[in-house]
Amino acid sequence: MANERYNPREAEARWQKTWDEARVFETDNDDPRPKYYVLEMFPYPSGKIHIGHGRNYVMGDVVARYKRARGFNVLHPMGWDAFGLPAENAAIDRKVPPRDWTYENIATMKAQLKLLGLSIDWTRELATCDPEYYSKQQALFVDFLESGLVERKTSVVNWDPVDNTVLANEQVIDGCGWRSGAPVEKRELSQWFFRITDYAQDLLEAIDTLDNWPDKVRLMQSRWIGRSEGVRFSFDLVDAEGTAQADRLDVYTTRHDTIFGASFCAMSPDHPLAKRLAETDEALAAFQAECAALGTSEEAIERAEKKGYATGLYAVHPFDPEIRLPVYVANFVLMGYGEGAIFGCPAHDQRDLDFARKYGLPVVPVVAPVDVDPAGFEIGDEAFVDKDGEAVHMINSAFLDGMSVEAAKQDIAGRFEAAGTGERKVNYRLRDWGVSRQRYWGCPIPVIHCEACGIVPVPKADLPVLLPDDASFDRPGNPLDHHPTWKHVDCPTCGRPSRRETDTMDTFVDSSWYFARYCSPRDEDVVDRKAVDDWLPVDQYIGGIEHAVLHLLYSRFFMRAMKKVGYTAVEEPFKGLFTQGMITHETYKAADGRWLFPEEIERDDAGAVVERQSGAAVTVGPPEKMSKSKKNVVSPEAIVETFGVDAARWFMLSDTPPERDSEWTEAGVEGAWRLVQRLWRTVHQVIALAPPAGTARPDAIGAEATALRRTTHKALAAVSRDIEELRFNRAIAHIYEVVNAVNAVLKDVGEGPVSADLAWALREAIETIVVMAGPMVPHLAEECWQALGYRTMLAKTDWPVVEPDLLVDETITLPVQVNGKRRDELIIARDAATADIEEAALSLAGVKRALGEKPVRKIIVVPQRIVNVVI
RNA sequence: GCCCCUGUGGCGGAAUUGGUAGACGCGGCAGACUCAAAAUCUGCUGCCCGCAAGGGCGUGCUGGUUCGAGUCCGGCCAGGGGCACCA
Repeated sequence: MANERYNPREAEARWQKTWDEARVFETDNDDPRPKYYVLEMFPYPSGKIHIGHGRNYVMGDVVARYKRARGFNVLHPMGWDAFGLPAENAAIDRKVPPRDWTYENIATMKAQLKLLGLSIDWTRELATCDPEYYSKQQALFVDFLESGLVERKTSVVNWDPVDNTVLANEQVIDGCGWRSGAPVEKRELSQWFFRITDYAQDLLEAIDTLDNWPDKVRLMQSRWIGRSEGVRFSFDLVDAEGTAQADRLDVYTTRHDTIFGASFCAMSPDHPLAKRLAETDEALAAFQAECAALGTSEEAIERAEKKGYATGLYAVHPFDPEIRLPVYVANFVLMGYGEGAIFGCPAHDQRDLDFARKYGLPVVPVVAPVDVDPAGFEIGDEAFVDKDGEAVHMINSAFLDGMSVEAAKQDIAGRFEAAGTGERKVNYRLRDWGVSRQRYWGCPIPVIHCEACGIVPVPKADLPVLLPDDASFDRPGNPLDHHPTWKHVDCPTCGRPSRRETDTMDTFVDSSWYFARYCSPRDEDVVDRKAVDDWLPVDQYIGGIEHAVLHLLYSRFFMRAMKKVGYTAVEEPFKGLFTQGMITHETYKAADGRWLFPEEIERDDAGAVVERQSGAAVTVGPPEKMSKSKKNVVSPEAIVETFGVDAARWFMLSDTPPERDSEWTEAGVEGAWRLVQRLWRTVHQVIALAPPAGTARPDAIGAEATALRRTTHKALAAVSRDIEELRFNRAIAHIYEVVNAVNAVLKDVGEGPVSADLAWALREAIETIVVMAGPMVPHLAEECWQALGYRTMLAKTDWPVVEPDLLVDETITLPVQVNGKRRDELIIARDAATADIEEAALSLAGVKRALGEKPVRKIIVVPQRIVNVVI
């Protein structure tokens, strides 16, 4: 028996079946035990998964299995983020309907995920493209619309010319579409928006409560929301002759203290006033066209030359009517932020300085270091931006001179408010979330446009608005818009022929509330209020850092919106967040530029990497994120076939801290495979010596047995803490320590007889190892558990209890330093008196040698830590 | 440009948060078993000097605080990430 090898292929399939049949992972909402909700970000069904996709599911699974053993009612569901553009592209390329393509992929990926042995409640599975799901989403949309959380507005939007759709700000990365990578263009369109900005302050403040989130993500969200405190005020305008104009110019600034340093005003090319002026000014119209063409492309931002067009208008300085500031239309002013217009203070803003230098405008410093003569303070190529504290003060600023920047701001803001020409204002960088997408494979927006009634939400009784099955993908644009009949409906209010909204929702809407739907996945309503209130927030959410401001911010908004319309009392969806690193793999490239799969290469006799088939040399690239395009992927099927999934799981969890990227190597899986076999062997060696399962603890336990028990219980405490903190690499190291200790005892014992107490301690140790390894290598652990004589499932077994007495040693080893350098060590009772420790330390050979003839000046004894002799 | 994070053996990484640096794993070397190989087991494995006992050096560089610094503080260097005309 002991020499038999563990056969994962047979055992893994058998245990997966056993768990399924016993329905051990199905979760009951009415279970009275405390709840624990663990969730990994659900996958997009893109085709096949590779082993790199498995890491976060395995991590979540370890937590789920551990929490179950700790007595929690654990919810661990899975579903599919199933709407999205790739399905449409497949329809175009391969003439497969998006639905068929998506469901085939779901079937494939589900089978692959099942190979991983995840403890998932599959009865709660959902797919966002299922009418069962998106009908509820449409109901939510209608609720949001009726309570003012959704609005339709015309604005300049990001247009992806490749995907032919609008993108939200969060989906534009470096001026390019997040999916297509194409430079984004500006277009003015009428779109549906979620009013996320209504919650800007709340979303910002509540970040402080998310103390189980990575600081990095919290910081990214804060900065994305981008609160700034400033002043909005308006300038009177005059023409070149000084004639007053009907228009005024509203601006926003956070540096109102620098108002006396203003030398121009500038407005965005998209500013309403600029547009109106352009109607009678061809040169301005041409300038605007030039700015629009530049767009937000990467190249444009990099060149970033400040350009402006003088409108011929002048702004009257609010505190000195003699000062007239030329008004420009400038390419660097954004319509979407503040008022779409600014005043420029070149001395204290780099952009304004660049602009002023180009157009020969005055540069007057109004803030200067207190220890510098104001008369001699000049600005060179760099704006002077210091503003904090007492080291700088106001100059050249009439009544502000000598004040701190902060005092000057207060003074100016007060004067504006007193005069009624301006007010203090908080601005946010966050924009409303545009959700209209001109695509087919998404959730239809349940709205009807009626010429008489305007915008009419589809009545809930008429939901869902189903996607047509017979859309065609043979020409560019939105297939729903092209469909011969789908969009023609009668107005639900007046009955007149009307037009159905043909835009679908951004797929990020789908993923903004799926975690709430899992709580009552078959409910007739959007959610079951009690179920969401009980289960949410998700206790531990696991996913990639790439969603730091996308999905994770949208979901936070969604919970607040759902609360507003009465579906839940919960505001924050995710109590704990963990962002795991990616699995990487070397890349292999043949001389002709073809990428090669890892199984297509081998090492020749000289150790060089060559193509298996031809023996031709291969260029080995550094480890990169596994991706189909570079072929540096490993399939779960192949790994399961050779090593079993437990070895793969163990390897994924070992060595590298979970938040870091981890390199997949053949050698690494082999190492994990050896551990699997070693554990199996050790279990059988112990069984041969140990008493049967459930044998009572002997009355007398000797020194050797106690030492083993200490190792066991210390590891148990450490592993428990490590799993709670998701530090799986350390948990594994601690498991190895007990395995090594057991093997050391076994070696010691050899063939000879074992005392009853030691045999009992060996069984305790090996059982503890099996239970601790259970969440990581669940199939092997079940198999070992049976071998150890248990007839219950490990998946239903409680976590062992630590005996606190065994965590503290009676005698300890104190390092003894002389002048901070370790010279010897002292083995002494844990609670020895300081005087005894000092005496014993000074008599140590290593200490004496280091002391020589020199007198001892001081001895520092840190109880249970260290002794330092100072000479 | 601004902000954040990370730098520890040949490699992945530990270090009770100021107290024996290198746990645990991989790799390597030597040995046992074997006709042989695989598998497995045992020992060694930061660098330098030394037969040894022992000593010196060592956590990116550099200064500081401390009896004591991988850990705290200042300055610098390198790598990674985020934001990028947000007024």
